Amino acid sequence: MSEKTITMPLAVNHISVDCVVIGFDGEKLSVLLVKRMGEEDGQVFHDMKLPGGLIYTDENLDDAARRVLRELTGIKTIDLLQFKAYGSKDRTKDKRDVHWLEHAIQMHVDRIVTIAYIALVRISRALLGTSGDNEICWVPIDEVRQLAFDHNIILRDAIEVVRRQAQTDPSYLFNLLPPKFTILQLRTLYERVYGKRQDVRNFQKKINQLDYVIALDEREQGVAHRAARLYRFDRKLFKRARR
Amino acid sequence: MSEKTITMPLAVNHISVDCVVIGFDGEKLSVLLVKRMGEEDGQVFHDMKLPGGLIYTDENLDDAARRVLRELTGIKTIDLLQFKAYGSKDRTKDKRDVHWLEHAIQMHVDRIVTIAYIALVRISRALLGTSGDNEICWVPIDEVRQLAFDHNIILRDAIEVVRRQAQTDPSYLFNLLPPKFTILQLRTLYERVYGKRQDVRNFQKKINQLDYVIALDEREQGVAHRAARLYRFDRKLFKRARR
DNA sequence: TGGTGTTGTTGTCAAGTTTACAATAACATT
DNA sequence: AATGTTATTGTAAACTTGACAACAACACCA
Repeated sequence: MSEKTITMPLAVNHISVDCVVIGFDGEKLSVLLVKRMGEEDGQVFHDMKLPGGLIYTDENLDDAARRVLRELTGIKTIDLLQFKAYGSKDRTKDKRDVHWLEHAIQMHVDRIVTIAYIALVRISRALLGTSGDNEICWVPIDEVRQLAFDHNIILRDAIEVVRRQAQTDPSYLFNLLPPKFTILQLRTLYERVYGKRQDVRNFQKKINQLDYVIALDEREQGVAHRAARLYRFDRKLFKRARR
Repeated sequence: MSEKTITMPLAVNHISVDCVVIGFDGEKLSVLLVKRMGEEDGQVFHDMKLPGGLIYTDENLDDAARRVLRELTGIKTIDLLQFKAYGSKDRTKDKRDVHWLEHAIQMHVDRIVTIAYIALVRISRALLGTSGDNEICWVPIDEVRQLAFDHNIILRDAIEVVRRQAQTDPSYLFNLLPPKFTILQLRTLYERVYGKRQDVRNFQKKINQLDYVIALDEREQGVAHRAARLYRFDRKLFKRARR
């Protein structure tokens, strides 16, 4: 019942998911990209794309995004935020994209509608390496060049959504930090996301009055100056405080 | 090139758009629904669904949503907000929905992924009547009963998105009001959207200091008490003030 | 060991924003 | 002219935001 043989004229639309995986190294925001190699007019070309893939027959959208990420990075439990569907005909106006895709999935493609997801991850968790034929790597978001399909647009939209989401959900950005972090790391993260300087004293004050950001009795190790105190984010306290 | 004859085992996924059209009558928020009539096990049944339809082969998602609305209501220029894609397998767990759909589109259906849109309209603009076989009508949002597919979930999510959108874009809710409106109408709208009382004096003060909400030299007509002043929303001034 | 360099940590005040609260004005109806 | 109903307006306290600079800690080096 879930498969059927059909014979009819039909636009060949496909449904895929693409994941904008954002990481933070204490200094810059980066995005996880897949290196793509293709051939067009006898020329080999290399470029990059967002990790993504077609959904399976029996798979929910969210599950497909989760699977794509797991296959690429090994990351299992992750907060995925579905933020937009892209279905413009223009998506496949670059022949290289269409040919690459048809080669990859062995089917004719007229259009592909993709559902885009955001995942914020601790940068250490994303296990790099090759997945199938494709190498993946972190690229600082302001060093991203031309991507396949409309992935530059998707990335731009995603960053805007992260900004908005961080405003309505103060816990969101903690997904980018390690379990123990300094106020400087947190402050730098805010500055990168909002694109403007945060006053040192006011920022510290603001964090100190959040009871779900807990000061630890530990300090940074191995720095050539006064070591900063470490903090942790307590998700249970956060959820309780939301009520 | 945009059509091709294929013969292969294939899950029959379709892509549709559904529109959550919200209106406000000065008192309550309502949503535009389509009456659906179907037959199952020899029994005729009536229920309601969100307006929606399959996308055409050469049609962008946004254009499809716009077309569906125009066909149903006659509304042409409208701000459509795409807010979520729904693709769970559970969407088609009710056999009545599947059979109704297969009868409507004359194709087998395994799953249907739908892209959901929100439109806020002035309630007077939505031209009611029948569209094809289907009658459409406004239903107050807290009187909505069981809808087809997962449309109750889509509606719930949409209202949440309207709330969030109104917070980040102060011009958003003016789409629901007539060109001339009273402060009471505006205040009632805020109370319905946010679900809590707004203080009369503070609300008036807040509105008075928005230079894009302009007091007119006109008053309400035909009320059996002191007539309230009319205001209008100036979109150009709003856009200028945003900078 | 004392000095230097680098980053961490902390408080106060002014300005602006939000909240709470009630008396009077306008006007149609009787 | 009295009544009923809704419209309109101000002030003070609480709270939040933003600007601003001195001292503390500690590794490193001379």
